[in-house]
Amino acid sequence: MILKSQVEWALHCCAILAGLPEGRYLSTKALAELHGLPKEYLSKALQSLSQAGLVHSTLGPSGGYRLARPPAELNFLEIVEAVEGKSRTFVCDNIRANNPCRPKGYCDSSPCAVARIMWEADEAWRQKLRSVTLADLGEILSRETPPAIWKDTFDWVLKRAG
Amino acid sequence: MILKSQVEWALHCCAILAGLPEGRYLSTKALAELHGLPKEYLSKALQSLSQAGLVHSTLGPSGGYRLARPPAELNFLEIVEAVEGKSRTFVCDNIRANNPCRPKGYCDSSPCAVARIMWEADEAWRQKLRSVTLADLGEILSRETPPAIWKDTFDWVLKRAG
DNA sequence: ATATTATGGATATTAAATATCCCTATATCT
DNA sequence: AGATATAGGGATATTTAATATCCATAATAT
Ligand code: SF4
Ligand code: SF4
Repeated sequence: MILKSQVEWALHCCAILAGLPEGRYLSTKALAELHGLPKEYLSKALQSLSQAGLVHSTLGPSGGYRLARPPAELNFLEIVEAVEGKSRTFVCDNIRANNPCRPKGYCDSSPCAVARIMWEADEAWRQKLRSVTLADLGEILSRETPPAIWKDTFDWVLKRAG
Repeated sequence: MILKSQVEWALHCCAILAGLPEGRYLSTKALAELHGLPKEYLSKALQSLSQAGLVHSTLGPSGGYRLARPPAELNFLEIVEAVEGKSRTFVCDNIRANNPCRPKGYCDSSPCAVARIMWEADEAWRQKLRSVTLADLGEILSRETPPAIWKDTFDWVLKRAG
């Protein structure tokens, strides 16, 4: 059970977009080049973000993406779910229904304990992701990234931002 | 990102084994029949449990599996990891290393913030699963399952236990 | 007008999950 | 001793999901 690589891509792209000045856009091409990713495929991830309403897009030359909201109001869970989907990691195939000791047509009113416990674990995972915003990430990154690289990257991005 | 169906199978099988009297064994055949599962494939899941040391097996007629430890000392995480593996759900492909603004040969000393945050969420998931034992599950199931079904299933299992 | 971009559909490629089959060693029963 | 039932493990097929590319279209800036 491994998350799609698009999750990592989306998170990094959002981290970059979070540093973009108000009103500027950054294209798929620039984001793909910056991260060394296949442009066409990365495009699908960005489209997922767009469909989820997390980023805003614009067409034409100097077009691209920007965040739809301030970084402090965009959390990890939203980004992860946008590309990975909202479905739970544990799917219940209801195998207990096959138990030959159960009367025919017997219908369990509620999901069984196994499923509920697994879903609670899922929820703990979600809760952690919900608690971290892009603003939090930006604060950590700016603290940990060597200033020279940080500045070079910022300049590189600005030069290509529409 | 969805867990293997073998996870559900393993959890249910362990729940049944937890109700088995001391020293008795239950075969793959019986467990497959009880849950309506493909015997050969379920066998792989049970072998994973065996390799992880969670269950003990014995050969020959009247052979099968029993828990290697008391239900109170066997938690969900151990069972899930036995069949699903211990690897984290977020794999870091280190795409930031492709950043053209980074000096050639520059090596990040530690995993970046994105990966660390995702791994913390994984750990929250694990911690929840670690906190629930088979004894906890048995207590819930015995409370929620209609007594008639509970007893029929117990009898059905005992009749087939070696 | 021309160039550049996001979007979405179609399709190919690769990897993983699911499932079955068969052989071997071991234990139980008669 | 011999027949039978079992776990274990290797090989392999089948199905599904992830990864990746390609192309046509509409919108936008210069
Ligand atoms: S007991 Fe729970 S987890 Fe198991 S099959 Fe039924 S609903 Fe699914
Ligand atoms: S920044 Fe973190 S998550 Fe992103 S590529 Fe680097 S290590 Fe992986």
